[in-house]
Amino acid sequence: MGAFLKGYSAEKKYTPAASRMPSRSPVLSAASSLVASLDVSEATKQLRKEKTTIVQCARGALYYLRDIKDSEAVCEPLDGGDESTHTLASLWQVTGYDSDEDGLARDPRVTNIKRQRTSAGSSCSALILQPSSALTAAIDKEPTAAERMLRKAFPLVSPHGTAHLEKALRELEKYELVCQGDDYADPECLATNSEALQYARANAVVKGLTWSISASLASRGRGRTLERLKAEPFLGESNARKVLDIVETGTCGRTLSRFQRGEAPLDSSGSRRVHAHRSELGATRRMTGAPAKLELASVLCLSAIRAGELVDDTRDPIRSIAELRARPDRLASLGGGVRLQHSLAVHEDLQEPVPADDAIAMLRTVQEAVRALSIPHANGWHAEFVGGGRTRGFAGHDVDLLLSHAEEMASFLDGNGQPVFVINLLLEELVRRGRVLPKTEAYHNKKTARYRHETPRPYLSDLHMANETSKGYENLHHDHHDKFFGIWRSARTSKLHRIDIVVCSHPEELPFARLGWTGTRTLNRMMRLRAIELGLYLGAHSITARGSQTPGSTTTQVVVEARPGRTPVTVTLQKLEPLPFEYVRSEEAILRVLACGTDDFINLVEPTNRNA
DNA sequence: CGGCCTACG
DNA sequence: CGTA
DNA sequence: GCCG
Repeated sequence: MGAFLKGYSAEKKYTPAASRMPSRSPVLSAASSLVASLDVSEATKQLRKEKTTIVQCARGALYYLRDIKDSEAVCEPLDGGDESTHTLASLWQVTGYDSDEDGLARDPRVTNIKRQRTSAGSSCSALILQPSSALTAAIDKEPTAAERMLRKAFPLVSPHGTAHLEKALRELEKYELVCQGDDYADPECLATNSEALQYARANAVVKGLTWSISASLASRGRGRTLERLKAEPFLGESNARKVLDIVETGTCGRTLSRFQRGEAPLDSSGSRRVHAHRSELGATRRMTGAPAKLELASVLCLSAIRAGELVDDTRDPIRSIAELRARPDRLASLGGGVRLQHSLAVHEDLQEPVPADDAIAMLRTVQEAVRALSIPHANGWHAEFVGGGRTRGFAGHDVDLLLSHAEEMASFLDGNGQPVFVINLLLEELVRRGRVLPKTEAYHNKKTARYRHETPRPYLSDLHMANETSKGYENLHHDHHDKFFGIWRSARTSKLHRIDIVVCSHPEELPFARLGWTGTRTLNRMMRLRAIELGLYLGAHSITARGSQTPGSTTTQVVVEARPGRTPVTVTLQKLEPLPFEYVRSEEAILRVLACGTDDFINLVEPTNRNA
């Protein structure tokens, strides 16, 4: 399917990341002139003695020196990746050392180099002396796992043939989620979903790999490939082994194969994981029957918990959608009413991918309808694709739309001082036209902000900022974006499709709404994890100081600009104070804040690199 | 050894 | 408990 | 299970 987003990209035309990389700045040129080129006789001696030699190219990337032939050096990137050849003059020998990690760690030069922030394609050499300041202190740290992840790109199709592996990891994650009861449903027990989290992260790592696992297996064998995987963020012994099992055998006998047969998976010690890790809470969710649970939970309005109860019912188990359809009594006892009944009836239709023509018609119809409403500056409303439509370039089984306006909020006060929500008027119109199914017939889930006009932008008020409670920040509730989750009927084919509409609540929050609603879910979690590391909250509305970054200090320093050649900018925030929107007017700016003012995460500006 | 994303109805 |  |  083609990229139906063409012509609809809202923010700006994206240039390929590579073309935006800073070309050799004066600083970099000066650095390379300080670098002595590779001493061929010395390097050859090291190679002959089978000593490991590290070299660095003029752009700062580090490599193992593998061979010298035809006056060129064959190099393997330290952080994985395919071998490449470099002219000898372009390389500088960092060190020759025995193949033991301690030796590497003890070499002060290498430690220094490793500390350098190396964004893809641009980097500083180890020889550049950074000015000593609080700013560099914050920057001169070992990158965290989340940080390393966000430097990657996550294309829809990885160039290293990992489709089967990705599918297996996704399947494992889904089985874990459906058996354990879905993490978002249980915010008190996030930790108990560690397995699902592991698989989601492993999948993201695989999608972001810059080297081929199968090629590595062929050329270096299992042991060295395992080490390379373990050097990737979030992959340890356990998950690296599972990844290799899947690549080598097509499956993982301990987990995936057993899940697929409806059996409980085995843990690392070989024992059956009969229950999800909830025994300490008295819960007894079983890890058996995963495929049946997955099938039932895929029905709209049927959660993983309900699916689990149906499948695990000892007296009268329901093990498939077909069985549930044949049991109106059990259906009635679920209490879902007409919406669940409708979802079940049209379930197969709703799983079908939305054709590009229909996705575009949905966007056009929504935008035309909102502009035809009798509301202030109706013509300024804009609809764009978010979700999979934006990261993949084509729709999946649903279409996600974001509505925004450059001046207007998502609601306004009428003559009587009552709030009027754009989404309500829009949906009335779309239902009247027969495009959106009404709540009397089908799933039709609408959420509008309750407080927008009572306490406008509560997160900007002093009162709000003072409202810290024992368990997190209860009143960190933002005026949320109005939302609609429902069913669309195609005017062209009369087929039904899931549609999500989000109305950006305030114009300045648009970049946050775009970033959050574009996803992916895993990438959102990575970005939010990164924000936490910086003492910040990242939500769909703003970046806010958590207020506990440094003990004893009530403020949080945020580096919003640290690119070479620009004046560094650091912002000081009070506890729970949002970062002023003037610093975050685009997704790129948000990503830059998460990268401490650098362009380290610039790969992710392109939405099609966000398929994590 | 504590934390694991965040937000809403 | 449900939705993203 | 992995990370800081």
